Amino acid sequence: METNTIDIIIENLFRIFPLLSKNLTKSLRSKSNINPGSLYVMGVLNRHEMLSMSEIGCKLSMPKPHVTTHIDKLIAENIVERHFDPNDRRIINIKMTGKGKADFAAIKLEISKEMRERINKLDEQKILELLDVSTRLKSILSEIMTEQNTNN
Amino acid sequence: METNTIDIIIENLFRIFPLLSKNLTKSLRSKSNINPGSLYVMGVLNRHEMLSMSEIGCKLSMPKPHVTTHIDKLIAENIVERHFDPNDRRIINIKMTGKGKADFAAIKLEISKEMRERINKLDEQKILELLDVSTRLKSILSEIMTEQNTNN
DNA sequence: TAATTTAATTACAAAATTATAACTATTATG
DNA sequence: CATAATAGTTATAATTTTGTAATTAAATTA
Repeated sequence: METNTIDIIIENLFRIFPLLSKNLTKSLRSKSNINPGSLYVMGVLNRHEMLSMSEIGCKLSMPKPHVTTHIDKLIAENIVERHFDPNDRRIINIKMTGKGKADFAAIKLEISKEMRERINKLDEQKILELLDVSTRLKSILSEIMTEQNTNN
Repeated sequence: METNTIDIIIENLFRIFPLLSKNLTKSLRSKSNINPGSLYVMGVLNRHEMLSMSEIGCKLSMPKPHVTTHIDKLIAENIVERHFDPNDRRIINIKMTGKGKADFAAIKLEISKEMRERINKLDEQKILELLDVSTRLKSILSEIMTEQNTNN
């Protein structure tokens, strides 16, 4: 594969990132009392049912002390809860509560509001194209990024 | 257009964002002495040749005082320079220096290193698919997000 | 020309992110 | 069993991001 192709891909990803960031992160600040970092933790827990503290840190490339900080806040708001592991008492597993799942869905809806409106203005063909390319990009990026990184 | 389609698109974008963030933002910290905010300013200036302080703020949804802060830092490192506008002496235009452009290219190369390696492991067909979908997603998102937001 | 608007800066404070070091408790290893 | 490794917490500090208020200088407008 010639280098040029990958250069263009990287260039595209560098452009896509701020375009998403602008819309998804900014509105979060104003429309929710939760901070971005804790929302990322919610996101990964919403997708995984149950994760240990270390696993959360791995998935988000976040050192363990930060995970503790975020989980403390989320527990205070009854968004997640701790579950002790009977097989290994060092491990603390985290699960979202029903309230947490509902809160997460509501926050996502709220912060995606402006973007939904913008998408809605596109013609139907463009929307279907957007569905297609976003699905496939998500799929490929997920595949690439799955490898675990050993940090903490 | 049924709501469901847009829901899936939003869901995809919500997944793509952290996958990019993880790779593009994290490595920046370790591999450069420049902070993410200032790099975004560099990015927009790299794309636009010349912008006033207000225009930078608009494009990045960043209040003007913050733009000043970032530009001060970038000037201190000889990455950008101020140009006074002969037609309106209130306006200060910013341009990247040669060094700034070179630095930006180097930083991009450095922080995309891991992602390049990951992409390189894909087979040729997947890489071409990635080229295609990233190009088209970039194009659609650019189209959607172009509207100016009046802040500051 | 006086009043208002616009562009940018200065100054300050709060919140969030990031980076570490030191520590406790538990499990695994030699 | 003693030692090392693992999981998580506590504590502290530096950096960065974010949010505003007040100010200066120049251009607009009424």
